Amino acid sequence: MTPDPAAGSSYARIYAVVARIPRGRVATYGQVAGLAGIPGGARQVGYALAALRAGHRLPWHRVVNAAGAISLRDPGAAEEQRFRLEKEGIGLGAAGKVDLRLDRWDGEM
DNA sequence: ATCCTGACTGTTC
DNA sequence: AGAACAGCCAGGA
Repeated sequence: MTPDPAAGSSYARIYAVVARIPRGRVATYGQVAGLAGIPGGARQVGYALAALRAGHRLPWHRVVNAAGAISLRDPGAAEEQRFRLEKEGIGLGAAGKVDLRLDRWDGEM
């Protein structure tokens, strides 16, 4: 039974949540998973984002891991994400980590 | 239908 | 504080 008939696939829900992340704010994979209706599906979020193709308009760069750091496998993409975050006013610490206490999206607009 | 892989997370040593 | 282990879900071959 589909828990959410409005969604064609889990990816759609994940993308929808990511698209809802306000500019200048970040969310963790687990957080996005929870909002997407997939608690514990943090991996799924990352997997869904990894499946993104060129031409998408999702602020994927606003999604970081529980440590507030970029968890991308591709160092090039990670660098780009960091650049985009700084561009939005999200300062990354010397360790390249976001201060979730301040920039974490509360799940609301 | 089965197996493998993967942008993760929380707990424990 | 850093590293290791197990649990978790979904899609592709």
